[in-house]
Amino acid sequence: MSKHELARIFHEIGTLLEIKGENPFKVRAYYKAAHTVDNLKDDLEELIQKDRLNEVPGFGTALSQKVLEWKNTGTISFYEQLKQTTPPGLLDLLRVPGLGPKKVAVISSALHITDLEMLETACRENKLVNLPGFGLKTQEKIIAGLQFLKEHRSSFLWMVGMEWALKLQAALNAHPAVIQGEIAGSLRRCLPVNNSIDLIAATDNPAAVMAFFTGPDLAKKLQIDIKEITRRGERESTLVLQNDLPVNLTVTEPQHFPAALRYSTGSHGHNQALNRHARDLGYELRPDGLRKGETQIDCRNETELYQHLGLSYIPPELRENLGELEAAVDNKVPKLVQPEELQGLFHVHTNYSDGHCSLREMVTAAISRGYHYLGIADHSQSAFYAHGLSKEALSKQWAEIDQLNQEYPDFKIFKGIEADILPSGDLDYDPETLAQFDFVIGSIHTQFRLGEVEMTERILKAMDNPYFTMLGHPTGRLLLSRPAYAVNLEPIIKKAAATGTIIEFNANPYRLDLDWSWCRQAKALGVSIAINPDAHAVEELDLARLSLPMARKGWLEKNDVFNTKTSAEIQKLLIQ
DNA sequence: GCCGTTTTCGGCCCGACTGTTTTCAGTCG
Repeated sequence: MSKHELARIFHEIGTLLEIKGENPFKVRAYYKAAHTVDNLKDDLEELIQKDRLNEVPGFGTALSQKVLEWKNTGTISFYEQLKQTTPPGLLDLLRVPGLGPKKVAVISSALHITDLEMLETACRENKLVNLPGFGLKTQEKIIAGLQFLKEHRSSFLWMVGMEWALKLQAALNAHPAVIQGEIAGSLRRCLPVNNSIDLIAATDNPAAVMAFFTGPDLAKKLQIDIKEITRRGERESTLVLQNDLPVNLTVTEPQHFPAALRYSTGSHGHNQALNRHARDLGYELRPDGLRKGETQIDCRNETELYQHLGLSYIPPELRENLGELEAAVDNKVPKLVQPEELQGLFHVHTNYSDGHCSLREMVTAAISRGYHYLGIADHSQSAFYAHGLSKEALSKQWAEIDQLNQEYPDFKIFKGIEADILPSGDLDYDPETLAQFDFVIGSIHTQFRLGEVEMTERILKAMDNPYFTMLGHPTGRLLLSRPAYAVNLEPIIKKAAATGTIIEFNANPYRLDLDWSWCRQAKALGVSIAINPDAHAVEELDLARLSLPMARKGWLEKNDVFNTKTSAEIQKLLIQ
């Protein structure tokens, strides 16, 4: 069992206690413990063995005891008790925007509501308006929140889907009857949000592969239960994993594999356009192969398939019927940016603000990952919740950066800040302070509910600030949990092009903001995009490379990406 | 829950906003 599992349990204990109205400081102690465990640098096993749990900040007798119990029995009785006395659906209610533990407690005790469906019914029957502390607006907000959740109920993030898709693919490829197994569908096309995991396998023995997929061995291998099998066919089956991820498997003969892979990768629009293109050339392109008249045309892989149709290879990311076919005809498919082309990273937090790791740790981690520079950007002074940096704290951080720059002469640390764009459109420091940074990322963290015109004006005004280098997470969206704030990106991208402002592609899997579709528009206008990890811990530095496929989807090439530049080039641009 | 002490109990981070109130509680970042 991993420390992440323990962290999850502590977090859930915190939530359950909160709903029960427990002492908020006790609640916070559990949240803090979850956070600590998740980011523990020491080996948890070792701490337990050497009886050193008490040395971990925030761990006293009660929490240490629970860690030991978890280690010895695999669970915590206090946690199990809490779960038994709380309807499981109550935790779902907390996912509704605008509903916190206090309101959930009121709803459940006054109306005996224990899950989302009951909440929706109660809203429809207008039952919430008269509860203490509630009113019409609250009810309307809850209805809107429920609608948002409903729309995303069966959706999952690319990174979550890929984690399981890769495990499933490995399990399939390990089966003796599978010649080749691949991930297809929207995951292969690198869409940020997906609805199913699609796999395809080439085999001479479809029955054996299907039996493996729908039988008990696969679940055992993956160490996850299968919730249900929703479709059981000779060529296609669908199952739902215990974590609610639906998985489709298509099996095909080896000679049909390239065409079938292309077909199940999609998109629907791309496939249709490709079929039309094939027909115009006198071919017939079907899920099971390419034909000319009665003759089946052999293709060993997708590249050959596209070649037969007079097209250069189209990477799956681009298959959205947005001009990729035309580009492939003219041999103008972009040479998409590669993970190893990223030379350094911007938008990195440290424990000066709300990061979990020290400046030195982030720097050495970046060096060990082969990067040549790092742009430190902690939160600015008005971000109290994130321990934003006062001018004094800035001086201290700059001194440490100077020291580290001397210590690592082949590596460059840039002094930056993630400055709040205040509702007025001003940045969060005076010009004298701003002038001392190597770069300034401007981001919105407050007042999300301005109207579109005001919000757009707010950002445009901030971009007028001569020290504004880079726009952070331009729409503020949190995929599957919070919609973007109202903003018109078009004038913002145009302004970025005119002023030479860089726009961030925030690589946090929940953000992926600027969205790929807008990345392409930004590229078209010549705006430089920075692939930023927004890292709050060492391992989050990896997000830049891991999420890069979703930026590639915006047709980005090496030259479109700011942080593919060398350290010397960046220094010239930022410091001069 | 933890922690530190003026050491066994009292404090523990906060500011803005919203919707509900009619002075404040709940939520969020």
